[in-house]
Amino acid sequence: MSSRSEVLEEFFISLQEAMWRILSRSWESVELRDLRRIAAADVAYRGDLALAVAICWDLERGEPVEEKWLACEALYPYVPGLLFLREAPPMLRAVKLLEHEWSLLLVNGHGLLHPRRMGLAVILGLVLGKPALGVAKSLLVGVEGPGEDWGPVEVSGEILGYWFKTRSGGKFYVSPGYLLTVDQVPELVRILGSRYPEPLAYADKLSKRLARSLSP
DNA sequence: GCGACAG
DNA sequence: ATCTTGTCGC
Repeated sequence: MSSRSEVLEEFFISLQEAMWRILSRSWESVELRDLRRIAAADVAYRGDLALAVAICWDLERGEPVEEKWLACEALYPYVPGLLFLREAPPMLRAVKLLEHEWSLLLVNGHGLLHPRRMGLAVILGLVLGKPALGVAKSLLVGVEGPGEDWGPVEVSGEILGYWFKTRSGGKFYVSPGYLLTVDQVPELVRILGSRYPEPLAYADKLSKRLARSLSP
C-alpha cells in the first residue's frame, strides 16, 4: 500500500472542491419508481488486501440475487474525508461486475454529509451515472437535530442528511450520494425497511467473511 | 493550539 | 477497518 502523500491529498481535496462547485450548480435528482432491485457495496480488509463486494438485492424477495467480489491490494491509507482514495476503485470494479440491472446503489459511507459534500457515495454515483445513497454508522461532520426515531443532520445550518435509530439502540446516518435530494432520504429509508438497510448488512458480512477466508 | 475524524 | 473469547444483559 502506498504511503500518504501531502501533495496528492492536497490535490484531491482541490478536486473534490472543484467537483462540488460544478455539481452544486444543478444538483439533479430522479424519481425512484422501480426499486425492485438495488445494489450494495462494501469493502473489508485482511492486512494489505482489500476485498470489495457488490451485491444485487431483490427488495420484494428480501434476498440477494447476485454476489460479486474482487480482491486487490489496499491502495491508500484511510484518511478522513478522502475515503474514496482507498475504497472507490475496488468498489467501482465490484459493482461493474454485477450483471443484473439495478436502480439504486447503497454505499457504506457518507454522501453529502462530508466536509466538501463529496463523500464516497457521491463519487461512486457520479462515476456510475446512477442514483446512489450514502449510509454510515458514525458521523464525519454535522450536528444531529431533534427527533424520536429519526431526525435531521445539519452542517452549518443546512440539512444534508438524516440520522436514524437502529432497533438495537445504535444509530446510522443517511445522505444523498447522487441523483437524489436530501428530502427523498426519509422516504427511501422507509422503503428499505426503516432499519439499517439489509443489503448493506449482507454485503458487510459477506465481505468480512471473504476477507477472513483469504491467506494472511 | 487542540481536538475531531466515514472505513 | 482490524486484532479477538468470553461474557454481561435484555
